[in-house]
Amino acid sequence: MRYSPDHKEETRIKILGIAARRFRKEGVEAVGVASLMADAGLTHGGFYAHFKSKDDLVAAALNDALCESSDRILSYSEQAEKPIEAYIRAYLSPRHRDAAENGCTFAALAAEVARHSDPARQTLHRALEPYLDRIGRLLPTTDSVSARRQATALFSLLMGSLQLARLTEDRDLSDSILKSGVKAALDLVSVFEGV
Amino acid sequence: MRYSPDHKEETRIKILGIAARRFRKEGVEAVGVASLMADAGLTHGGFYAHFKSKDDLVAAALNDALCESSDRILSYSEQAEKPIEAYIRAYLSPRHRDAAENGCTFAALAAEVARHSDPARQTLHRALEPYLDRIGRLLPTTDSVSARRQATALFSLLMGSLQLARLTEDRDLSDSILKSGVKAALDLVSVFEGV
DNA sequence: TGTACATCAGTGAACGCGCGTTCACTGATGTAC
DNA sequence: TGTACATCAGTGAACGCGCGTTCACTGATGTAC
Repeated sequence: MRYSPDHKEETRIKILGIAARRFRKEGVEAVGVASLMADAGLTHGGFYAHFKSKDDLVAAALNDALCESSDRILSYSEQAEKPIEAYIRAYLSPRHRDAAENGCTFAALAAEVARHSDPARQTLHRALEPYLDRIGRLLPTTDSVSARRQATALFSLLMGSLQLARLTEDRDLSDSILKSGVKAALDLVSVFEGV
Repeated sequence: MRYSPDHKEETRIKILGIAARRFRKEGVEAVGVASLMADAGLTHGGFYAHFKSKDDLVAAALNDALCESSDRILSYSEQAEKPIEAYIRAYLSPRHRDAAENGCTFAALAAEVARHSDPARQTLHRALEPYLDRIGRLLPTTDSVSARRQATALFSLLMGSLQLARLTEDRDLSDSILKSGVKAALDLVSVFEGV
């Protein structure tokens, strides 16, 4: 079988995309190389033509997941009328709670990944500061040090709320956790605004 | 070898204690039955005299972990002059960040456990409401519905901050994440107080 | 134009390993006579 | 008091299984002559 010139690169991107989604949905440890390749319509042996090891894939896939999800949710919010409110409501929406595979990588994997000193952990923690700064720019605060501090706390609140909402099996209770999170997040932003 | 009448129960408690610590430190999936038994000075075969399965142990150990850690951190705070502030500062202390094995089970395992529909998930999510209510009672709020809502958001903020602090490899940055969390948590409590 | 060869993404059997689980066994002690 | 037997927490070999990883191979296509 001969393929188009960029066929191999396309396959790599396909594997990365599938991994980025499944790692967030099922956890990194729970997703095996063979099952990932089967999802891509391939056999497991070919994996090592694309990645040095599973660890290598994990780091690359998390990077993909981070870029894609933060870009989508943040660039959507940046165009809204009240950017920070739009971000808060999008982050703590039932939609985000129910679609971890496309959602925030920190909420899905921070705790698991923090336990290792992998390239994966490096990838995640290196992405954190730029992400927080981008949230900070949605805030009314002009001082960038304060903005960073506020963004950190705000994001912690959002991430924690999302995780608790995902833990709860009772749908109504889960929804109310999201609502509590939105309310408190907006309160927090008001405090930041000095209102 | 003949043992004292409650020897078996003591062994069970020993295994539970070790599991409760190691699951929080290393994650549930990462800790195997054989390694756990070795830690208890036993061989893996004896495990099934104490627990029906690993899942059975996980549920029991998480219950143990939840009771022990929430009791310790909350009852310490309840005796303090400003209970809610004491709780916030204890939760977001470098000590708590660095000792996940004795720390908050939700922060350590909520994301991993939420992915399964195990007894483990049941155990964790059933413990959530009583825990939040107990935090709520540290708040100045008298209305119990509001107290629950506020406690939920406050705890989300604390849990999220702790996880981000654990993710960060740079100690100074990690400390500053904890500080941002404390400040925002206290701000949030002020809002709750209507100050 | 026709044949021989090179390319190389993907295949699938095989590797050693650790997992959760089972089970026949051990051996120190208590009890029965 | 001495012997035979019951108890039962713990042992460790063995089970099937899936993991990450390796590697000789396939086979459709492009290139050289």
